Amino acid sequence: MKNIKVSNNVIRRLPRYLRKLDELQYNGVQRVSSAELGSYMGFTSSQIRQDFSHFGEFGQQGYGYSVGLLRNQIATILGMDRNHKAILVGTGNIGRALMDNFCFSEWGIDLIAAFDVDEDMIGIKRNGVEIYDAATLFDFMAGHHVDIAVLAVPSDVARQVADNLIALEIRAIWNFTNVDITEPHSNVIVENMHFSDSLMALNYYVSEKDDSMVCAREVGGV
Amino acid sequence: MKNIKVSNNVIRRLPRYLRKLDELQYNGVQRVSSAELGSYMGFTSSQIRQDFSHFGEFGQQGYGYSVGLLRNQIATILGMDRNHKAILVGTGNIGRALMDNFCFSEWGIDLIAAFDVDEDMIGIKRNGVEIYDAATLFDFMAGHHVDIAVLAVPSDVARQVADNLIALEIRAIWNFTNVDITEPHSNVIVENMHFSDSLMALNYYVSEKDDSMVCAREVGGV
DNA sequence: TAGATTGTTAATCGATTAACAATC
DNA sequence: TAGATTGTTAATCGATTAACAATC
Repeated sequence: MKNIKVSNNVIRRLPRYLRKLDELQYNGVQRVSSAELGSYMGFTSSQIRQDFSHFGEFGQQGYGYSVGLLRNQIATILGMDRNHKAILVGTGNIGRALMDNFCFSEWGIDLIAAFDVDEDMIGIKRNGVEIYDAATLFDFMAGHHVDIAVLAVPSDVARQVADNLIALEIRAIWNFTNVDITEPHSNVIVENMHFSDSLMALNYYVSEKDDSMVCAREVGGV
Repeated sequence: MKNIKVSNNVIRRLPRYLRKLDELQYNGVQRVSSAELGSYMGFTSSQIRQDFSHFGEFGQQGYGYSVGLLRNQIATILGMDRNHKAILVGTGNIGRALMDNFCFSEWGIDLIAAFDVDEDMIGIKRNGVEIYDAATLFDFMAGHHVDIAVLAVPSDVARQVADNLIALEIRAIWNFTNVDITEPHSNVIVENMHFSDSLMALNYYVSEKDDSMVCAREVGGV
């Protein structure tokens, strides 16, 4: 495996390749060429070969790629077989939605505990994961190896909870709050799920289309 | 406002500018230079000036940008004052989390209705939004102008529900399912909230750090 | 006015695409 | 073998950064 710092763009495409390859495998497809995969996904075949070549040689000249093999290679690159340990911090609506519906194990992640300050939640087990008192977070992290904290607390306490997690040397934060928790002085990995950013980008494109439709009308179009 | 097709990268930065400017305004900051804003956000001042210049001239030489004015300009660019109408399709955990906790109106979006097939949900009003029988979706869309569908149904029906929405000429889909619903033959705008893609990207970076730590140990580091 | 900072043009950097020898 | 398709190098394209005249 080469290692000359793979660009973020490439990394973001890997889960999409994985999803498409899973689908192909599910449909019984055995082999795929970069040209075929590209046409399915809207990429050029060049880009696909370039992307994969960052990590090794997974194909075979004249044949293409074995769907199953390639799928597994990408899963490995994404660390799905490493069983990183995650905890959920905050069991409000979004936290519960994740506990109940998001299959962490399907993605090779162990959700080993959840934490909340709400007395009514503490002690409950949801989907096999126990909810502990947030006050015991310090002890828990001292006694367990935790890689990832899923941050799903209310916005007003998000920064403080994030600071605590960073102080406890969490390795990564999957941030579901709409607060920016970038910490320049720590080397924690932060991955944001900013719902509002996504909605606003969508809204921009809808607005753009509003305008182009007005234009079309103005010049006598549909 | 210039209009030579602004790149997606620029559009994705706009909500982040908005968030930072809101924060500055909240803290009573009146003016900001591109250099200051850049240092806050980890961008170069050049990039910030380039980004804004796609949409107009919002600054003043020798002074910088008025925080409030710039914030409002960006909000306008993002279409926050257009009150686009949205409906929620699927009121499972994630749908309910959105209804209860995500303030659509704060982002200039009107959530006007929700739909589900579950008899137990139909007729209930959550946070001021009524849940209707999914069977009435066709009639509803005929009688109301709807811009955006928030898709939060189970994965196994996602594609079919998406197809129905597209057939009903929905303009945009905010997709919370982990299914790809890209429709090459329609010009619906699709914005994906693929939780698993985000988690896998995070997991890649955590895995990368695993390896660099092993390396460090191997060469006698920490 | 002098200093500061914009908006924009030019230079650089990086990512995508094209081309092709290697080879299955 | 001949045809197909990879992995990689070179060419192109686009995005970021630097530089600077314009001007508040």
